[in-house]
Amino acid sequence: MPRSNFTPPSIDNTLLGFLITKPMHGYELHQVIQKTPGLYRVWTLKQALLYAKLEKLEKAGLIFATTEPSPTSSPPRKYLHITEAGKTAFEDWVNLPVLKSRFMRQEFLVKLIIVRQLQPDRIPELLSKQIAMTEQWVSELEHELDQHSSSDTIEDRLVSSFRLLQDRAILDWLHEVTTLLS
Amino acid sequence: MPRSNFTPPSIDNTLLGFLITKPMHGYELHQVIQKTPGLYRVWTLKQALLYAKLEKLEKAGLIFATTEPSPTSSPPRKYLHITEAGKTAFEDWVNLPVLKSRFMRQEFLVKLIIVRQLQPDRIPELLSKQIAMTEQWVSELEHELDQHSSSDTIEDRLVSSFRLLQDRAILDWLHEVTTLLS
DNA sequence: AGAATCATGTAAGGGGTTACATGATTCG
DNA sequence: CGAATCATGTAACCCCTTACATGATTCT
Repeated sequence: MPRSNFTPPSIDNTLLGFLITKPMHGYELHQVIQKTPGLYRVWTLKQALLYAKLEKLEKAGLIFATTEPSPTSSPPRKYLHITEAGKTAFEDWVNLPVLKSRFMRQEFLVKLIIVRQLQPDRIPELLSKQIAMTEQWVSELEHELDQHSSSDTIEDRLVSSFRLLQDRAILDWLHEVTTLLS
Repeated sequence: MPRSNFTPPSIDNTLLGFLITKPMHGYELHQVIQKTPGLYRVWTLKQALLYAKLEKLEKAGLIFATTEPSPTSSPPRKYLHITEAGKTAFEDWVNLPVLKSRFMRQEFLVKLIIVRQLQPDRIPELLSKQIAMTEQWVSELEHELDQHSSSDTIEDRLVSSFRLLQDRAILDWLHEVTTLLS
């Protein structure tokens, strides 16, 4: 089956989020993102990737560009502006809890850092949604492990219990974050 | 800095591991891997990737191929044989504990499943090495969180505590596995 | 005078996926 | 007779990284 709905990775949404606050050119965006506290612990934005992403976001209609001569007469600056579609895409990203596979790739950390930087009042809702989602993962895995049928191999159970412990750790951490940030 | 030592991903080593037991052709290898209990929970091997990987392993001198006419007169079978270099590469993979970044991508689960299938007597050593490594991650993070300097942001601390809880969960799980498999 | 900063990118490659091609054989 | 299995791949794409190109300006 093909992926039904393409969900752009967190990096795209980070770019969109920053462009909501104001239009910027690529170099500026890069600097701003590099300076965002904590983000470098999760990933660093490579400039080659930045420019590639911006092209794709433009083709996708999520941003558009206006060119202005640079004051230092370096190559002219390309200012990137967000479109309505771009704003919607970012909204969707913030509103939907992070999927498990992406959580493991630390996408929630990125989201937390970006949203705290740009729209801190939305943090509580973000946390409560993610907690609800994680509680569901935990209960599904508990159920899976409870009724381990005799057809299950030991390997299957090891995989399940690995995931259960991981998810419980996530849940603990989410509660810790909720306390810390309120 | 370039990556000093290229470490092939777990999929390459899975292929090598199975070829140590006996030479096989691609299709056969694919079936055997698909049938390995528990592995499908972590990843499934796509045949397009399989053939691409085999070419690369051959170019790297880790395997070599001999062609034999197929009994059904489908395209002739390419039997893949492991070389000494290939055996060494697999050994190295088994002997070195999984790095943290790869652990999160579940590489240890793959390793555990493959080694248990192919060389089960090596499981205890594999576990104890990984436990030692994980204990080190945990103590480094504890140290980091203990002396959180005033220059640290809240985001930095959230990232650290996320990782600490994850690593502690891994450690618990490794102990659980040790009990279960002995 | 040489190095860093400003600002745009290109090229090549590593990791992977999805979808399709080919042509014989065996199963229902 | 048509579908699944056998057995090899190709082509196009996605996500991301490393390394390099260019040409002006400002810092040391």
